[in-house]
Amino acid sequence: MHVFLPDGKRLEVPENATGGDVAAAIGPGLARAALGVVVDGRLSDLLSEVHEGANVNILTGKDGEVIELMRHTLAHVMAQAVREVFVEQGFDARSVRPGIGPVIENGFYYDFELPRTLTPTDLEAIEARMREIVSANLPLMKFERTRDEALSFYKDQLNPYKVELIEDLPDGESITFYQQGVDPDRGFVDLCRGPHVPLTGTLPKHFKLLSVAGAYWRGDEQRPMLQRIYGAAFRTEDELETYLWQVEQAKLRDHRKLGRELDIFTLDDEVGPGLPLWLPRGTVIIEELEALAREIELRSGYQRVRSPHLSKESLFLKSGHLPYYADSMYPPMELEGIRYYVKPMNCPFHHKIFAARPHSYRDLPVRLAEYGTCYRYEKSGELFGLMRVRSMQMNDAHIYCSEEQFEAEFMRVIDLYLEYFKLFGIDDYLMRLSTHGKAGLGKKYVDNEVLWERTEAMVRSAMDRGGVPYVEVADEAAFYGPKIDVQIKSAIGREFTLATNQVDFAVPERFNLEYIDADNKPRTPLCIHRAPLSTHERMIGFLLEHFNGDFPLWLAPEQVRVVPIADRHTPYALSVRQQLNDQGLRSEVDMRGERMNAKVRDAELLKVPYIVVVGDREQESATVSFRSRKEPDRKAVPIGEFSAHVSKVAVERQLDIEPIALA
RNA sequence: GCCAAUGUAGCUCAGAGGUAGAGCAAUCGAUUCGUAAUCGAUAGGUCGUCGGUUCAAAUCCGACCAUUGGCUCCA
Repeated sequence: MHVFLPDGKRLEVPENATGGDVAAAIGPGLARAALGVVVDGRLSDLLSEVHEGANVNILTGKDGEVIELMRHTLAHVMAQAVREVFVEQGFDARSVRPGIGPVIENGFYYDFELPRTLTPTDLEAIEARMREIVSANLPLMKFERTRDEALSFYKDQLNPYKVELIEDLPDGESITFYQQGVDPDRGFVDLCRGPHVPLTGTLPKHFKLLSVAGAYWRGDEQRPMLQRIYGAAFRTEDELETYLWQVEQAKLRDHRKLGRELDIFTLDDEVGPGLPLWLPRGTVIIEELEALAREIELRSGYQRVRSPHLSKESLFLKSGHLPYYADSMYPPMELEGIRYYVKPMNCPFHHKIFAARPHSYRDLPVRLAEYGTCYRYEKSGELFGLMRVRSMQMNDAHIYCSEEQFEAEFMRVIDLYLEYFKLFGIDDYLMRLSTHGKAGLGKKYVDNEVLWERTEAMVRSAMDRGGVPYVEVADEAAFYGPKIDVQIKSAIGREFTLATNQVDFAVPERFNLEYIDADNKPRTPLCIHRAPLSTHERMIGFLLEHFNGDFPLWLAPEQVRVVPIADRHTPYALSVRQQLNDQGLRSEVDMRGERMNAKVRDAELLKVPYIVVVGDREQESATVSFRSRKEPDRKAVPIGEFSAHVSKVAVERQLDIEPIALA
C-alpha cells in the first residue's frame, strides 16, 4: 500500500504499516526522532496503523502537538506509579482501580478508586516514581482484544470502571489497549484508544503533580467518588515555569483577596455562608452599576417596578419553580397555616405586575425592570466569594412582547450586552445558546416540542441576523425556554455565566398573561428574561478581577485622595476636597500624622486613581499636584482645571484616565 | 451535597502536650516631612465551636461550623 507525505510525495509501505513504520521508511534519523504522527489531519501515534492512501505527517519534539501525546502517556505513567507505590505499601495491586485519565488544558489527570485516601506526601512519592518510570524508558505497545477478552481482563483486575467503559463501547468499535514495559506485571496495561508516545523516555521532565480532589465517577453524584490527581506538563522547563507563575499571578487578582484588601465586601460566619456584607467602598460600586443600568434602561423604554422578598407557596407552584427548583430555594416558613418562600427569582412578581392591568397590543413591548435581591440555597461546596452566593441582586428585567416583536426585542437585549461590555472593556467572553434536549421534555423542560423548536429558531435567526457569534449547546436550556448566556473566566480560570438572556414561552400562559390584539382577541405574550449585568455580586467580583482592582474612575470607590504634606496644609486640603465633592466626585483627605510618602503609598495600595499632594506651593497658587495611572508626577495644575477634567472623565464613564492637556 | 486540606490578633503568618508570638494595621506621643513604609510606646487572642483523653490541650481524639481546592450545578 502507499501513503502521502506532506510534500505530496507518494511512499510505498507494507500492508498494516504503523506510523512508526512510515517514519522508518522515510529515514532512520526521523524514525529515531519521531514521537507521533498526524494522519489526515488527526493526531495519532507511531503504534497505530495508517490506512491506504493516508496523508501522513511525522511529528518530532519540534512539533507542538506532541505535548498532547506526552500528557496522555504521563497519565498512564502516573497510573503505573500509583499502583507501584501502593503495592510497595503492601496493598493488593487490584485495589488500585483506575477510572479515566484524560489530557486537559495544561496537563492531565487520572481518577482512581484507592484503598485509602491520598495525602500531599503521596503526591511526592508518586511523582518520584513517575520520574523513575520515565528514566526506565519503557517501550509502549498497542494491541487489540475482543470484548470478552477485555472484559475478563478487567474482571480479573476487579475494576468495575473499565468494565463499564468497555460495555459502553459500541459494537464494532475496536477495543485497544496500550501497554508500557515489556513485562505487563511490572509495567502497566490500560484500556485506551491512544494516542501515545512510543517510549516513556521521550516524556518531558517538566511535569508536576498539583493536587488531589474528589471526583464522581462519570461526573454523577449518585455514583462513587474517586480520587483524582491533577498534573501539569509541558515540553519545556520554561513553559512549565511560566504556567506555574501565571497560576501564582492569577491568585493575586482573585476577587476574594482584592475584596478584602480594598475594603469592598466581607463574609461573616455569623451572618451566614454566601451572604456577603457590602462595605462602604463596595456599596459605591454597586450603586454606580445601578445608576448606569437605570440610565440606559430609561433611554430604552424600561419601566421600574418593585416587589417583595417573599410570597406564598402558591405563586411559586404556579410559576413552576417549586417542582423544578425547590432544592435551591430556602425552605418555607409557615404562618397561619400558609407557607411562604423567599424568592429565588423576580419573574413571578413581574408576571403578576403585568397581569395587574389590562394590556393592549399597543402597549407592547412592556419592559419591567427591578434590581431585586433574590435568595438561592446553593449547595455549600459551590459557594465562591462573590461569584457564587446565596443572596444576590439580579440586574433583572422582563420584556413582554408579541411574536412579531420578539426578534427585534431579543436583539436589543444583545445590543445592550455589547454596549455594557464595551464600557467595561470586556472582550474575552463566549456567547452560548442553550437549547432543549428531547429526552428532558416533560421533566427538565416544559413539554411542548413545537414551541421549543419555534422559539429556538427565532433566537438563532436573531443572532445570525445580528451577526453575533455564538456556540450552541444542546440540553442546557432553562425549563421554560432557550437562553443565551455569556460565559467568562475568573482570574483563577473558573468559568462563570455573566449575562443571561432567556426566552420564556411557557410561564406567561400559566399566569394567564394576555394582551388584546388588533383583532380584539386576547393573546399570550412571549417573555424575555434578561440580566445583562448578571447579578451585581457576580458582576463586581468579575470586575475586581478584570480590572485587578484598578477600577475606571467612574467606578472607583474613592476617586481622589488628597494628601497634605504637613498639618498646616490640612485646611487647604479640605477645601480642595470640598471643591471636588461639589463636582460630584468622591474624595478623602489623609489627615494622619504620617509622612507624605506613607500617605501616597497607602493611597496607591488602595488603588485610588488620583492622588493629589498639596503643600505650600499649591496653597499659594490655588493649584494641585497629583499622580494618576497615566501621569506619574503632574505639578501645579489649577484646582478648577483639575476638578473639571476629573469630573468629565467620571461623568463620561471613560474606561481609561486621560492625561490633562497642558494649558 | 460529596471527597480532601485548612481554621492562632483587623491582615499575613510562626508556635506541634507545660504561662500565646512576630510583622503590618489600630491607639497614644514625638516628628511636619515634596510623590510607594519616620521613630518610640501602648493596646489587642477562652488559638473556629462543642465535647473527650490528660495532673496539664492552641497542640492528641471526636462531632459540628466555616473557608479553600475539586466533583456536580448555576446568575
